[in-house]
Amino acid sequence: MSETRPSSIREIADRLGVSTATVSNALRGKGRVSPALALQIRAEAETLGYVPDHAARALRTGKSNTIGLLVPNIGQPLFPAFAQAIERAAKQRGLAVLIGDSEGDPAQQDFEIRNMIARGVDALIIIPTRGTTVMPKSFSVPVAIIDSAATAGNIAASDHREGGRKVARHLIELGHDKLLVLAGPENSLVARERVEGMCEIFVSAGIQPTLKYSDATLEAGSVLGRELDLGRFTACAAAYDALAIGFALAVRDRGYSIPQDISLTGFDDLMWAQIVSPPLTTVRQDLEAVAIHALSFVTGEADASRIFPTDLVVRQSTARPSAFSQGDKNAE
Amino acid sequence: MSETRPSSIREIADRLGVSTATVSNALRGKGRVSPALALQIRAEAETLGYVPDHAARALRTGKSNTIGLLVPNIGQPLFPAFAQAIERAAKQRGLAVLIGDSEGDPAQQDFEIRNMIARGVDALIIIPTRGTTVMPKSFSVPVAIIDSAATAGNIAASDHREGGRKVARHLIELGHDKLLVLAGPENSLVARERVEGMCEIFVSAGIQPTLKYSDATLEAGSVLGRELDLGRFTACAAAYDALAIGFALAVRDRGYSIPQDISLTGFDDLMWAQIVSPPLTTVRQDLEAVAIHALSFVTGEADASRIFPTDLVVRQSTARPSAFSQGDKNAE
DNA sequence: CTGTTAGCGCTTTCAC
DNA sequence: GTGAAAGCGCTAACAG
Repeated sequence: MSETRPSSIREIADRLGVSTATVSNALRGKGRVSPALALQIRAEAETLGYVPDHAARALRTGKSNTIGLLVPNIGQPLFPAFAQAIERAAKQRGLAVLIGDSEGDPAQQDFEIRNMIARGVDALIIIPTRGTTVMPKSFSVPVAIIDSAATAGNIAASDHREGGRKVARHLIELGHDKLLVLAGPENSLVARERVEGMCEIFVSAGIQPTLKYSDATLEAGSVLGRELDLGRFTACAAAYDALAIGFALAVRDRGYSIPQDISLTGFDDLMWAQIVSPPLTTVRQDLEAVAIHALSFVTGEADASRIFPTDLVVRQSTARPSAFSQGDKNAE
Repeated sequence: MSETRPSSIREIADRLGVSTATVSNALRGKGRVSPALALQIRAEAETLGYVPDHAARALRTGKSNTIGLLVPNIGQPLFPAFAQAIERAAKQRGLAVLIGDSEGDPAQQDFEIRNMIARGVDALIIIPTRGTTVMPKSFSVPVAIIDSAATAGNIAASDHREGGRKVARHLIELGHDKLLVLAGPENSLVARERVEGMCEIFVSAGIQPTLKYSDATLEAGSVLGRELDLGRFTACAAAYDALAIGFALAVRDRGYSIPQDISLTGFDDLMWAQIVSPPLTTVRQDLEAVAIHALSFVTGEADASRIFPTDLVVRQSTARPSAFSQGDKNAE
């Protein structure tokens, strides 16, 4: 049932009366081996069910053909999509992926980085946990940071700022002028870029939005939706879908409706955005492109940092402000 | 900036004029080394920033301290939660996790299994992709299958059947008697167990539910919700949350309301279940427990297959059937 | 207690 | 074209 010891290159060599070097060459098509012999060797390898020993090869060559992927929290939406894209791209290049989860903890992130390097990964792709800075230069393997354009050493990211601008333009075109911005965590560079993009447009349209900082969670969104004076706003732009959805839930409980009483936008286009009611207007990132570029960078196929465009996805949570909805009615 | 060659056990040995064996012993606290020397060695290792070479150790000991985790589709909800639980448990044991995604494709699943074994994982945890059977005995490393109690070789699973029973009892207690069951894919053992559990209770209450098979997706649920003759049912029990939510969306578009016109239940307790309106009554699995048991099994800490209980989570999508809602009104 | 000696399975000069 | 030999860095026997 279970094999004894898996057969080695030596076994093949002995059975064919050749040297291990020749077998190695034949199997990898590297050094010069006569076609006839090579064929014979490959056949023998086949029948023996030979599988190269990964550890031995790694020890000898110094390459493990393994990359490390470090995410802040694989349980949170969005990160699995990244992981999948990276895994797929890695597999295609014959690389395996060692996964690490920082669980939002900078200390664990540190530990994981060290651990993965110690395990001999050839490269590291890191999505830094909020509020941390990773210096790629300080490691002995290539490291790609996926975060925001503003992050030091960032290699691949979506254009969060432009995404924010798109949201803001959309809202302004609809005629909104009393803006609430759910800005997310103050220490998140991604959130900051999104918010700055929004504010840039709002301000240049003569609007001074109200900013509220909080965690990027459903719960935080609910708290804000429950406590804020909604009459003061015609629209709310959130830096995260989760925040927007939490907000929507709370606001609905208070008897307000979206988008009639207040328009709402999110950011990320999670699966959730499509199933809440009303479906959420939000911004979609091209995670696949970001993932592939990060991987290409660490494998040396690409050599520059890149920022990828985002798309505004307009759904039913945004509409023109209704003239008679709230206290002030300067709209229209 | 970047290191030259990382320092080896030999370097420490030379600098201290001892043998590599002694250094190895001291560093791992294994063989007998005088406390004083051990201390000195550890200090030197520290200042040199010594990190053991993983490949060399793996080659020598035949253990990589790495396990492989193979999931059907990491992009789908639920699997990330598993992955996180397993990663956490693995880390705690000093194991790293190599992740593989079958992308729902049996051929890729096969490939991944082989690949991971070739890469020298010490064990494999596999959540089989729908419609496939994995024979743990046929591999050279310990393998834990996470699927359903009915799966050959299953090592850890939730009690899907009992979960199905809980849903059915809940619906019957509320007074429902015209049942629609969204049964999910016919070739899924998990779905089958859930549905069988439901039917068991329904039938013994004298009710013959209507079964509809489909993919386990939101879209499939929507299609069913759009096409079925809803007047014939007082309640709908879905084998997956995604199915239930898709169904809810379609049904709402047709002007029916949940739970007034029809009660609805899901299965899995995805994050979604809490944010749809109305929040979904569903069944929650203890993924953490399942994950830990699977890992314990492959590490030899546990030696038997185990099935874990599930919880019915009652929310607002289920209620007593209203007497005047549909065509027939035998309820109450 | 500590050192010597063998390799683990593979790749890589370097001879032949 | 092919083979011999030398390790990669580590650990496990076995001596001393």
